[in-house]
Amino acid sequence: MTDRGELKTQKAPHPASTRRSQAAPGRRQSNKLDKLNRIKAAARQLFVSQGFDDTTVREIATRAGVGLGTLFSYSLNKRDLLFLLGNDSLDEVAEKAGAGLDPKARLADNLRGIFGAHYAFFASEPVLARLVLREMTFYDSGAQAQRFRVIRQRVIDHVAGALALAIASGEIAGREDIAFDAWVLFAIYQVELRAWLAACAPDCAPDLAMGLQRLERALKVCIGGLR
Amino acid sequence: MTDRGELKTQKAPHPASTRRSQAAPGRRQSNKLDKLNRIKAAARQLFVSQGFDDTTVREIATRAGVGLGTLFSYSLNKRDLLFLLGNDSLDEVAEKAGAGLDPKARLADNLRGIFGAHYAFFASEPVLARLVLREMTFYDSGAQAQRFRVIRQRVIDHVAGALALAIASGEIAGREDIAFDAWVLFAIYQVELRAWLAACAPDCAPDLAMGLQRLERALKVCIGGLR
DNA sequence: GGTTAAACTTGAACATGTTCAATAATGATG
DNA sequence: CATCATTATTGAACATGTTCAAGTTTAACC
Repeated sequence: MTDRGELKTQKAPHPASTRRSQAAPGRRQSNKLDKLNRIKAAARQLFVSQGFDDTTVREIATRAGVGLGTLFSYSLNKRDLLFLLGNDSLDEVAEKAGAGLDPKARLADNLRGIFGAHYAFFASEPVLARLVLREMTFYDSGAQAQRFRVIRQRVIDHVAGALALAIASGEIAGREDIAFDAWVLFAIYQVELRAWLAACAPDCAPDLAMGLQRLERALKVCIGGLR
Repeated sequence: MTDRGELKTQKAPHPASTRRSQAAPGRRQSNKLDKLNRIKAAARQLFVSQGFDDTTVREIATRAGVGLGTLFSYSLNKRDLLFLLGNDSLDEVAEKAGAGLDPKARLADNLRGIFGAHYAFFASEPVLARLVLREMTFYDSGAQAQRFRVIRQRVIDHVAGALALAIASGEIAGREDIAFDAWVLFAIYQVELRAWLAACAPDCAPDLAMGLQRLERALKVCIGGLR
């Protein structure tokens, strides 16, 4: 199992002889896109309805209408397939969360905006969310794991942005290392999020308001300090 | 795979007819203990030398000198076997960490004592530590997962103890909910620990001093507050 | 010792993620 | 269109975690 985290095929259309290689959709490309979408849809439905462990790759392949082996030329392995779904959603959420920063808002409200967007997503797709969070926290190989790290860093940058705004508005004092402070706040968010999702049974929807309230309280401990 | 998290056998010696059931070692019990120890030793050696994924349960069984099926009457599954090893160590470490609390020490030093003991353990067995941390953070079923949660709570209680001492000595102001503050500090520890262990290649020993320094800095952000 | 029931052990059988050699589809070139 | 090289698809074969019905060992009781 010397997994080097790469997909085998996936080459650029053609190295030499690029006569009309500009915008020809081509049967090949559109077929591939179609298959990828079918695979994603099938995986999503099955993961959500049966859970990650109880869904077999054979089921996914059948429902997507592709051969078993084909799955593994679209994703490195079963877990990476889950990441693919999760990243698509997280990407959107992170984008939205960052766009909502308001220079006139208070720090706590901007943080609530960033983390709240994520909480809302996790609440709206609790099953998938739990799966993604569980599987993603530790596995670092594969294209999707890499993509996940990039998205996460963007969220941390948004937190740093919120801190910068709070400093600019005079709400908090100038800090030595905003990026580090953002990292600490993000750490609290991560652990709170996990605890929130783990708090209720695997298939019940978590209580968004209650979760956010607890998170806010935890963040305030850090913002206010213990002294 | 309707895993209910229980071992099948494992009954009390004998419900009825307890004539001399007080202190007879009995072939049965000592055999079982012996086997458990052989299994633990085999698993530890193999996990450390080859990693978790690349060690097969068949290898473990062979090296322990038991049948394949026997493994699964000593631990629910492969992962639980890893937890068994990890918990044995973590239990000791948590005990030691809690005993080191010093009423006359400053908060930062008491926290360094608690978390430092853990960092030292993770540094001394980096391979096993990484595995345990990776696998344990999310899996909640099985006897060992339960035991892990108990140990973790004990560590959080120690942090709360350190906070109580700091309040008693006047270092920090009285707080509304010490247990919650402890939880926040522990959250920072958790994320820092993971980042520290992930920072270097899978088989290199992490730098203890550097990790602790970063953790201390993160904790200080929270203790001091951002204002 | 002999009998019996409970507890323990075992590996063949099973389920499922993953690989890979063979096959088919595609599209560039003549 | 015919040919050919490249790329995509496929499922049989493999590897390995887990189960379980059958066999073995233990020890309580006579």
